[in-house]
Amino acid sequence: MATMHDVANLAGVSLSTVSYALTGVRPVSEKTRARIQAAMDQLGYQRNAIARSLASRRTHILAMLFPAIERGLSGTALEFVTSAAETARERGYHLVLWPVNDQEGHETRELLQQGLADGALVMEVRLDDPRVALLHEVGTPFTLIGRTEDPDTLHYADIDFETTVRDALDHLTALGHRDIALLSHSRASLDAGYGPTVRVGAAFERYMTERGLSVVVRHCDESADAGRIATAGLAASHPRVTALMTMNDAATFGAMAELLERGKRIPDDMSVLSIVSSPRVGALSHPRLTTMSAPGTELGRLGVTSLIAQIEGTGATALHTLIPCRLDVQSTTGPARLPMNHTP
Amino acid sequence: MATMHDVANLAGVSLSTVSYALTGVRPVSEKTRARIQAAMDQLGYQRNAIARSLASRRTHILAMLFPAIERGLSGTALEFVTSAAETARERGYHLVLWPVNDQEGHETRELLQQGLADGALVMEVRLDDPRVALLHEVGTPFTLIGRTEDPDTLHYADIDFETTVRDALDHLTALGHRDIALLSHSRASLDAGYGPTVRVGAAFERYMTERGLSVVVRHCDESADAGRIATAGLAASHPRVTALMTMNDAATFGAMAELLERGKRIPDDMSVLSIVSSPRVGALSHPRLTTMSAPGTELGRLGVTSLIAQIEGTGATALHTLIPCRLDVQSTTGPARLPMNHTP
DNA sequence: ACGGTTAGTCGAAACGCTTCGACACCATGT
DNA sequence: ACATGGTGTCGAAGCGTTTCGACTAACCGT
Repeated sequence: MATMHDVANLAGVSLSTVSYALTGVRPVSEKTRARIQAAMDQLGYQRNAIARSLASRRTHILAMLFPAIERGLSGTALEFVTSAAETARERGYHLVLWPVNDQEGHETRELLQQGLADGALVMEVRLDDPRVALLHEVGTPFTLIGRTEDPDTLHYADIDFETTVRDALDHLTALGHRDIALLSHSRASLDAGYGPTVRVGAAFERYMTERGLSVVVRHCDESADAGRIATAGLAASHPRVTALMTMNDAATFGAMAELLERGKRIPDDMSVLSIVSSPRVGALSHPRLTTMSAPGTELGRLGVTSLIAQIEGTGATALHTLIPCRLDVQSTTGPARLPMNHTP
Repeated sequence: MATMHDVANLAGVSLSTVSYALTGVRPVSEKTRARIQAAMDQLGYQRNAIARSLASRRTHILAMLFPAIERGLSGTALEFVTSAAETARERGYHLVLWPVNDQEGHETRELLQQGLADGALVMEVRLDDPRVALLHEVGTPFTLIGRTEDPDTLHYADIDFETTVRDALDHLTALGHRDIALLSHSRASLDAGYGPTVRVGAAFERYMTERGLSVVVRHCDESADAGRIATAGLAASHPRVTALMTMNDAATFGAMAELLERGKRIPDDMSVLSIVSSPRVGALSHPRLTTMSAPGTELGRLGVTSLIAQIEGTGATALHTLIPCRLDVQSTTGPARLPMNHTP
């Protein structure tokens, strides 16, 4: 591999001039610039990324922190990851995956202190996420994909769960539904303070109450079986429910299977609206699921962009962006079945 | 951040001794090793990864090459990616994502020649994949996840499609099925020489012919709708078919929906076996899909392990591993409906 | 008592770049 | 004619490691 030294020699200029020609930090005359370019072409020169990093104290590497164990990443996460990696590359950065699950943060700290990454993208954020303190302490710029409880001083991009839930309920109530149940993530995720579970639960409660409707929530694990069981329980305890709002892909499929098996027609007897999902997942079911699709691609792009802005010290304004899911109406939501007597 | 220099001063030894204590390349007495350790603890010292890379000409970074555009990564791919990233970390390596889609390979070459990565993991391999030549030329060690047409001289881990198809057919024929159709990936992927499509097609043809059965293959895009259309066509042209072997998750769901809509019972009237899939995906349907699940985790682990072995020059034997998918019998495969007259 | 190892340590030279200070040069405006 | 200021270039000092050659002291067999 040719080095900058070789290029300088061949072009008959000093090493630093080549560097300036490349970085543009200081002006270089058109003439010498051309000679340098010719030399680089001839040698097939590429700047050594590592040496560059060492000298400039910028690695152009972004780390993506995700707790790997917790049920692996979902389908949305994949979209997010590829979008983040792509955006990074477009901007001349690299995205490295750090699937770390140490509660104490020892491993994460070591990784950060090795100085490999210029910044971090934090996934699967909890309301009281300990990684925030860690990152502050180490001094690594970071952007959350998600939010802590009080994220005003932080940079984050997250799903606007409040709006998503409201839009979802608008859709359902416009169809005449009044008895709506929420099928959410596991209770464990709620207890752990996992953002989506907590926020959707709160928003659901709030908007249902505002509309004078009663709040029915079921938590269940990420499996079709758990979804079936939860749905069966719901049918027994709340037979009046005409619409299911779900945030749990696997459970949603289980729920639909259970409903069909019980002879319920979808959407005639029961509407199903899956939020924080994606049309791609929705297309897998029959009838095709009405979904509110998560903005994974946008979040990936935004997160990386904001992180780079922090690192480079440009774009002084902090990222505080919430993006709601988009409603994609398909075949599992329809008018509520004729109203029965509404006395309790 | 403390440097090795600081540690050396505090411990009262030379810089190189600290380095030797850390790398173990040369012996260091127990006494000074202890002093160095104490100094490091006191300073909270962490070796700078970049300086290390520059001096040792080893970045401990592995690049994962995947063509981003092509329908994004599938669910199996996610498993693979996280497994690869985890394995890398366990071994002290980092996995960086390079979603590159340039046919000419200019971008890939530039990336490689920057010297950031010690090696590459190549995904979505085609039978005549041009990246192989590129990697050879650049001199970067690499391992394929997949195989080219003639991969004997290369390192690879791939799904054993031949065995997978054979096992799948064993399962189906044991249930009495003789009229079996294959619903595969898109024709475009076949034309592009995408490994799975080509190999599964060939194996299907071979094993069906061996058993004296007629070969029916349908290619369709990665969508439920395409799956429905293909299934409708199949019903018209080959009404005798009693079993569908599919390799296309989205299309499989579409196919099942279409079958149900036509009043077919699954598996009574039609068995469905989804290969190169996963139980997690299978659990989404009702009835629950019988699948042959792809060994994503194993492939990730193997690929990274082999790549590291190449880089470090250990483990002289090349990786030539094929892993078949595992059969997970659920509810969409069952005995063939009573045999009709088998004359053509 | 003597060359030959070996364990343990040091200083200095890379690794391939960025960046700083200095300097020469030429065009200004006065 | 002269300071002023921008352009364009150079040499050298880092960046924080690894690694090489060299040296010392202790230990071995004879």
